[in-house]
Amino acid sequence: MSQFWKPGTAKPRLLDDEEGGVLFYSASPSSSSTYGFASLESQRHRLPVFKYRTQILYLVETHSTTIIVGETGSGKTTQIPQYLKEAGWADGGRIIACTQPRRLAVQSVAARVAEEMGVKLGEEVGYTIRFEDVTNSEFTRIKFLTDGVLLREMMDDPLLSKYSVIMVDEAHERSVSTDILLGLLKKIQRRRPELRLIIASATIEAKSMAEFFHNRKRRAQLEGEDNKLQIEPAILSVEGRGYNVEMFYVEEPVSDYLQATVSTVMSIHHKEPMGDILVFLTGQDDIDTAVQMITEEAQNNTKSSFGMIVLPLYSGLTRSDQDLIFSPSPRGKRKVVISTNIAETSLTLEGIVYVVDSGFSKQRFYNPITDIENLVVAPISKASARQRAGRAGRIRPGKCYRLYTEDYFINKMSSHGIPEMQRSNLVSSVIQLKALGIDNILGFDWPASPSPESMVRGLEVLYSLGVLDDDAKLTSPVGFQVAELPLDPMISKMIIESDKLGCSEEIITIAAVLSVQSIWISVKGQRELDEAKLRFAASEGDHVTFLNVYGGFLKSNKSSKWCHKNFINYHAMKKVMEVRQQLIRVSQRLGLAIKSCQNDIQVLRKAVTAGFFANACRLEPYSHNGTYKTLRGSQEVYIHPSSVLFRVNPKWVIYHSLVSTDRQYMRNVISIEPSCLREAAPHFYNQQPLNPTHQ
DNA sequence: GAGCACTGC
Repeated sequence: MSQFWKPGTAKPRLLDDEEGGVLFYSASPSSSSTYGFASLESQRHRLPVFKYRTQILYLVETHSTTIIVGETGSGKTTQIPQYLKEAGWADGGRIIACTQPRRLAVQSVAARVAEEMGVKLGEEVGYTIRFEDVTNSEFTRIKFLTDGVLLREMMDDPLLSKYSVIMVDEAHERSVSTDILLGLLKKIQRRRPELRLIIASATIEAKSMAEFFHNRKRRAQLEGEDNKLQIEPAILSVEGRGYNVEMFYVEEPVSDYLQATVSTVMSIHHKEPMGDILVFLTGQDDIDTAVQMITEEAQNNTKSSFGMIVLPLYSGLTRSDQDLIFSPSPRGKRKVVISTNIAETSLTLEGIVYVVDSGFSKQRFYNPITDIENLVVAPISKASARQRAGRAGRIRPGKCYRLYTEDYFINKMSSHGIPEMQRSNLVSSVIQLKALGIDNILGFDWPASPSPESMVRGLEVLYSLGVLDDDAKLTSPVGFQVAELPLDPMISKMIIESDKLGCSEEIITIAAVLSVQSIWISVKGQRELDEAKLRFAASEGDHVTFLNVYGGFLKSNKSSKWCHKNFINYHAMKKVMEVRQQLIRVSQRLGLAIKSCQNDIQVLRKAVTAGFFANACRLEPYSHNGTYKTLRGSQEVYIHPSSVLFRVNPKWVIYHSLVSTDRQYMRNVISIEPSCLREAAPHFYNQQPLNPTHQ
């Protein structure tokens, strides 16, 4: 126990003290520009909520960009759009747009605003997310949408001309869509000086956001024309209604964070008053282990007068398991939720008073040289740590126990994480920008520029798919069609090719299944799942197996019982149906015919190959353990044991994606004929020997 | 015979 924090000896800290170089803004209609940055020592200027309305309206009136830093519970998300509408920004048919990075947030914020305004959702106030458009083109004045949907809208209306104000919420999360959107909005401002931007961000990112939108060249030019509009972004901070969270740190670094988690939870349980505990760990494995360890400890140890309910939380859980998390704790019981990052932003739990933060999460990293994405356990950022701690202060003052030292937090932890843009494969982003007429991808003004290698790799992949031509322009019609389909470009290419081969009906089903996480239910006893899979298994591989599952699902009349019996995730299948319908709609709009090949496997293989030829692999000659080599990079890879082709090991395969652990595993695999490769991508494979006995 | 942080169009 001694290596961990000791309540009572470790120093408590208030949540507010964490930020260095906090900013303030103090403006009034009479004083024109009196804002700047304050150091930690100087007095903080925060606006109480009641003064908020006039200030925000003043700033939006006088500045082309306003950065707003609102604490949790400040009401910025729901209030600002209403203020803007009252002030006339939605007059004359103009619309106020507000983006969120998540669908659920869009829905709930829109519903709250409609309620506060006393109007029916879908009329004056509406929202748009994928598969769901609850707006009225004539009457909607305030529109909530995901940032991805706004990006899609730009393909038809690049200047977003119907919007007078665009508010980008949760900008500090720096999702790929948010970053692309911010870059494009900065460009739009140049063409539309009257457009107002409001960027809502966490304190820690506000300064860099302001710097990004501060465009000196443009300032000189515009201030000459109209000296009323300030180009330098204003920053406004507003108080929230969250409760203080007291911080505790370990005195010595922790060597085993699972063990530390268990003793911390037990110690809170014995010494602290009632209130639920939320623990942040990295993944399913750690979480299941921790749940087991704590449950065992709790059984051996009855010191406390009340009991504990220990629950895991990660996205792979079924709906009914997740429901347990949200039901209130029974009287006299303390709930302990052991969670992945899902509880950091995506889900909000009520009743949490104590947070235990391991300081780690799983993060995606992309290597443009090998073109492989890896999932790695890595230290979190201060911004994340602060978000995690904030989860303890929602209902009353809370406590946060950090399983790292205070010195580590202050001096070693990075202030914000690496933006997703710099950790991902860029194929989808590059084609999106190309479709919006951004020709110079390498010169694009990104909020955080990805590495040139990643951008070049993205361009290469698109070129090899025939989506970009020699001048790196979108080809017609294939390039434009691929850009229109809301999918990974390799899947889109497969669909477009399927039209020519007359198998689009089947390929669109496969595309829909590939774009949901997994259609199988993950269960502990794997044998039953394997047996269930055998009922659908096709000797050609997983893609054809998906067709069999989908066919069975339709035959059962889309029955949830049938899914349950066959270890198939009913909610995933419902999503497959939705995606499928959308893909059919878009395909028809693009002039593709929806035709069935009556399960002619040979043409299905050709279509898959047309999109995924770059993922072709050959079984090593004389291999006894199923070693494959990728044709492109001679990477050593193996068929994942979850594939129906596991241990079948056909000579030639194409995979959909790679999972990297100690080995590289191919997930979702189909067997092919090598002649298909040269046929599908002569430019790609002409120079390479396809015969294993050659060389 | 092994493993899937989390979003989104």
